[in-house]
Amino acid sequence: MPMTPLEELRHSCSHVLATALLRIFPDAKLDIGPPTDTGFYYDFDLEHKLTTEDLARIEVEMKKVADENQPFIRKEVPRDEAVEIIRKIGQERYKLGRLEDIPADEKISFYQNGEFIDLCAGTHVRYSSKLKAFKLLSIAGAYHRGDEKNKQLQRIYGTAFPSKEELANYLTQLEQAKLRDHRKLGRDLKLFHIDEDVGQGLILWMPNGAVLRQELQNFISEELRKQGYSQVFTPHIGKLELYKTSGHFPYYKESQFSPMVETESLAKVIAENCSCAEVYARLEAVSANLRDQINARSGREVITPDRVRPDDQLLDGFMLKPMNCPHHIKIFASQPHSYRDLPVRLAEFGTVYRWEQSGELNGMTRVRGFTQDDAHLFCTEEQVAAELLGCLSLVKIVLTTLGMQDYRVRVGLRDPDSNKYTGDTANWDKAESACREAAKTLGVPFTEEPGEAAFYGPKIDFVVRDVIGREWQLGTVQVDYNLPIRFDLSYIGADNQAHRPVMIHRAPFGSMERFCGVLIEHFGGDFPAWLAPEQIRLVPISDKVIDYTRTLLGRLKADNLRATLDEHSDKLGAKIRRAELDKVPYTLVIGQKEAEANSVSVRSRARGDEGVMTADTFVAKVKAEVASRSLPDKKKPANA
RNA sequence: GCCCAUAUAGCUCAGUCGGUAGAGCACUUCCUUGGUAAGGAAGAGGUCAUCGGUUCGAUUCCGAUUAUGGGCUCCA
Repeated sequence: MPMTPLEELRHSCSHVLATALLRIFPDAKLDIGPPTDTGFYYDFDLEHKLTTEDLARIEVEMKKVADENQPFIRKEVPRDEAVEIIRKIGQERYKLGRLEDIPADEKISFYQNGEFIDLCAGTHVRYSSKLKAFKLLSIAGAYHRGDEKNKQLQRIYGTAFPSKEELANYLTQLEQAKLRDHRKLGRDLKLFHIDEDVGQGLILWMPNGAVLRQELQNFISEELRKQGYSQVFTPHIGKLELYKTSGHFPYYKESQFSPMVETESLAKVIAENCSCAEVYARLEAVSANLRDQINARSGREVITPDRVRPDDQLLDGFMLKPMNCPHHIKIFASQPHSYRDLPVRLAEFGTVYRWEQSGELNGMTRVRGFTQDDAHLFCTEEQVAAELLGCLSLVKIVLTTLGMQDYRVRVGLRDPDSNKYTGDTANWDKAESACREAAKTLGVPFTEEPGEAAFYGPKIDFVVRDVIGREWQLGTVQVDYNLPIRFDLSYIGADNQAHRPVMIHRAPFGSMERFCGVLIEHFGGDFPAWLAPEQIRLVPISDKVIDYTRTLLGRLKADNLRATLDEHSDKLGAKIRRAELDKVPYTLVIGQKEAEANSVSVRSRARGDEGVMTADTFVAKVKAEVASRSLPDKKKPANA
């Protein structure tokens, strides 16, 4: 498979990196060095812990290698000779394993540049002097073969471009991206805070952030009403047995907060001198009754006998909910349903808690407690296709309204070779084709990915690409045949028989936290007026007009607009600057002229000075803009 | 969880070769009353992340912990 010219360039850079590295650290044992979407890396095993100073040294050496204008020479060899070469250069540790990966019918090739030779399928640039614009960026740890059971190697990341200008542009772009990082903007704009004493991965929404979130919730809620959803509220915890029934406990226990054990039960196991292992075994155990029920409903042995304990040895407790489905299911199951009632669509901004590994937490985008804009639809099999369309249109409305047009759609299907999936084949075929057909209606490219389905059904994910090219899974729609069985859900059909409903799980935002994090970066903090925590900043030119300004402030608030008054005794320029830095969409400059004419001088953050208009005109304009949820115009380049 | 790095005022960062710290912005007060991105002055603000060790003495050196950042692994 030939590489693109850019990949070739970057791949050659990894070889030059390895060349330079071996000159400085001859002991390094090389693994692999492929190109990536944004650059290249090389993994290697080395006693010495690399520092940023080493990085600079290696980069200087790389420049030398480039200047030496070494040709990249391809050499195809038989397998036994390949082993010999690898032995000769002392790179047996990882390269022999990599050699074994090459299928017997494939050619084995090495590439040599100068004194460096590497097992490599290619391809490469002709001469190292082609590498004119590269930069080493960072040192990282990476497991050999991406498996955390293997040794962790050192990885050097770098990037390369055909020209110095393109490299400089890319580096500038990285700098720009840092400026819109939601963690920085979240602090600057007072949107959210994470406090060590509260706990990592737990978001404290500050007043400004709360406005953003509330507006998004209002927006979704409006759409949900239009689509016939019912709003529900459920608690943040549920009994362990609920999650044993759903199958989430203990199956996903490593990503859940520990259960809360009832005081009395705890006292009992303490009195019995139970070991920790025994306590946990009792938590995970189920009663014979529950086991029989679940196995009978599932039609196979999903809970094995070793998990069963006598009732008096079961340890009861509660769990912070890791998902909302069981609660919604219990609402559905609390009443008998006729086919005439379906679909039942239960929606909740439901907060869930998941024990994410500490190293993977990140600002708002990866957290331990988050609120899903969740809903569960209970419908007949015939209704699945239509309901899927409704869910997808909702996601599409969300993305369109917010101007997030750069996304792809992933249809997750079952892996035909695997038997981990529940439900019968006919249902799966129906659901998968419904997902596929639904995805087609979106009018955007989508990929079908076998093996990406959840074990309970196929799904459609929306993966949004952000300003610096990172991808985020936000909206998701999933079909579920599993939970209705495990909870023995039913409705009465036209034939007066009980039938099993199908569930659809869907969340157009995914989670409020992640979505807001991505949204902050998407807008760079420059929110459209309907989302801006502060929509209007009143800037009096002098104290003489303070009364008029205060009256105006009251009027704006009465009109349900979010406005504040800058009463600092700074000069106008300073106040304008402050409003700009606070990213307020509209700044109203008020002097004598305006006070006398009951008017305002409008400065739009997006469009600059818009001149004087009556207060009435301005209010009507902004209210219309907010009501229509318009996107802001492209901001003119900042001069600050 | 793993590898590496980092932690000094609300923010961005200096600094102390070991003798308890400084700037700019922000904040408070005063002067200034102005026309579209920084007017001036004064003041206040820090157990130098936490705990322990070495030392006459630790913010500085060492260790552990916690948190953060960049990766890896993971994400029902």
